[in-house]
Amino acid sequence: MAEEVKSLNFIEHIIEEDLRNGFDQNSLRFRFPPEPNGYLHIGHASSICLNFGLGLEYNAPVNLRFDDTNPAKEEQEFVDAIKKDVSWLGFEWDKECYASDYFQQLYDWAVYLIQSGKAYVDSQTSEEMAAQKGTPTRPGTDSPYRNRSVEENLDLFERMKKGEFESGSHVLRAKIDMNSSNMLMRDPVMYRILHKSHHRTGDTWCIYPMYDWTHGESDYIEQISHSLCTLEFAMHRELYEWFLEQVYDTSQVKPKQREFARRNLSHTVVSKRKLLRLVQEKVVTGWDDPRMPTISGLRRRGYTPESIRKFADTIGIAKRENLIDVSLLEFCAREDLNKTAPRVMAVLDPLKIVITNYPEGKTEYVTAENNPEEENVTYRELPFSKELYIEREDFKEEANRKFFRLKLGGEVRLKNAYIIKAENVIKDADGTILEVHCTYDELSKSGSGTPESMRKVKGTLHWVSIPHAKKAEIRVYDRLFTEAEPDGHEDKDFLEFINPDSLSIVEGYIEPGLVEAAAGERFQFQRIGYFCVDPDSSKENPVFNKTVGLRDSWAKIAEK
RNA sequence: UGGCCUAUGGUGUAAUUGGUAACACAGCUGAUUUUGGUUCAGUCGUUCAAGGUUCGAGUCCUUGUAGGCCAACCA
Repeated sequence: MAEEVKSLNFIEHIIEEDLRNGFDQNSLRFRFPPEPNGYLHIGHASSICLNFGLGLEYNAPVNLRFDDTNPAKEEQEFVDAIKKDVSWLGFEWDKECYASDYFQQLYDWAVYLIQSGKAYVDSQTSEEMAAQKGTPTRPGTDSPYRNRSVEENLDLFERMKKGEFESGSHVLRAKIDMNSSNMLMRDPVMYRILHKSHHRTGDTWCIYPMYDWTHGESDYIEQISHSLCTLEFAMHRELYEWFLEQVYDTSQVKPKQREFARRNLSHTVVSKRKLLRLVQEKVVTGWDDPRMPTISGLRRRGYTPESIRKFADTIGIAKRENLIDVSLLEFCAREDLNKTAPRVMAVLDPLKIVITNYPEGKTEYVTAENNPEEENVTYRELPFSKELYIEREDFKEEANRKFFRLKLGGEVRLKNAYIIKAENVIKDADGTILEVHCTYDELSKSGSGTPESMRKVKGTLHWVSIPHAKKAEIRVYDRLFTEAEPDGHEDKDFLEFINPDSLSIVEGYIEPGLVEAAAGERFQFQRIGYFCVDPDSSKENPVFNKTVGLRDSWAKIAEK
């Protein structure tokens, strides 16, 4: 077999070039740096797969680092959820790190910067500083405090740390260049006073370092070789490097920041802020609502880690804007589930069938394949009887030749059982069909080997036996938004495009063995789609979530 | 009156670094099928524009055009 030439993404090209230029492969090290202020979503999954994938590819360690520099927003709850999600995706981190572990080192370095005349305490309001900042096309002006003496700065900064000042009264700023074309270089804030206790450091600190000051130095402390982030940080790179330059020791690895485009998924939103709104405004039931593009939502929906990793791998990584069609994600789910999900029968919209020539009160068992994709196919027994449910849409009194299902006078195979023929219908006063009376061919039983059992009939239907079937709550999910890019309208709020039919709850009937299934177990309801047992489920009240429907070429024909 | 980034089929991503533009999804045909599933075969369709360098340009140069990002004591 010819070895497939693996194409590299632009990050891998950069790493390969570094290696060619003499960078030691053993010094390669990556990190995934979430802020614990929300739940991880499919966009993060892409970043996780990138960083941990690189670790696997180059046999390099990958740290999980919580960027926890803002106690106003961050909580332990999110730390726990993030760890769970990363593990569930199937990745192992080398070290579990926290930016807050570096607060002392960061403080010491800040003191060093003050001593070197590279940082100063500013005592203006944020409004005053904003006014001096200028605009992208107009340079800024110096703060009146810019030239405080080193001694005064040191004294003030220490007193900031000791808690002598109110929140917001002073900040520590890097002294760089108020005329820079890069706004971030116009004396960025390094520390702010925040009298707020931190989920890990408690009340030890009341000054907290800003992202730019923290991130690069944390990468340096951990000796991260390649620090990958999203495109909006591209302008931060110059500052990242400036900060690094102040403390860098040439015997150490100097981390390199590179930026990639965040992945956007159609028919949803991928932004923590917007997802938070969906939760707060109760559009969904929580962060793990199966309609959410969060990792926890996808998990509850029935997506497998494999399918998400495959998806991330397939969409790749680049620098241009993108909107990935959700149908690709759905394809990845089906591809994986097709191989692994046991086939079962469930009827979501029941229509009663009575087999008039079948003995009253008789129960017999038919044999069903668990999964035709299995290497060694296994089987189970299913009860069959005179009265059955089939799917309402599988019967029509009259239909054309393209309708391969049951119609009056027509024959159809009941999956794993007999061939039946529809003889007449019973309707109520409104004309709604209550029952379809059929006859069956006793010799046509599946697997019996008779010539009758080998007969080809055009359609095969799934069914359940009414006396044996169990009721189940089936939560049928659809796309959360009707628009491909709900947040792509400048004049309209994304919530205007919520799909009113994103969830419909139906009472269906499942084959009896299914009540034993445990939360998280995934199945294919034959001819319908993939479903998974919800955590709300119990043996008495089974609950299934629809992950994704089967490909439905009939729906396309029916449309025409 | 700025700076940075990006432009390849409908979508996403590649192209051995200047040498036949390909892979996946989506779409469309057909075959197989006791799931209108799966599988298999086939098919449609691509380098933002204009110049330039070169035997040869998606790739290099110039000039445009379009889109994104940058003025939080957020990350």
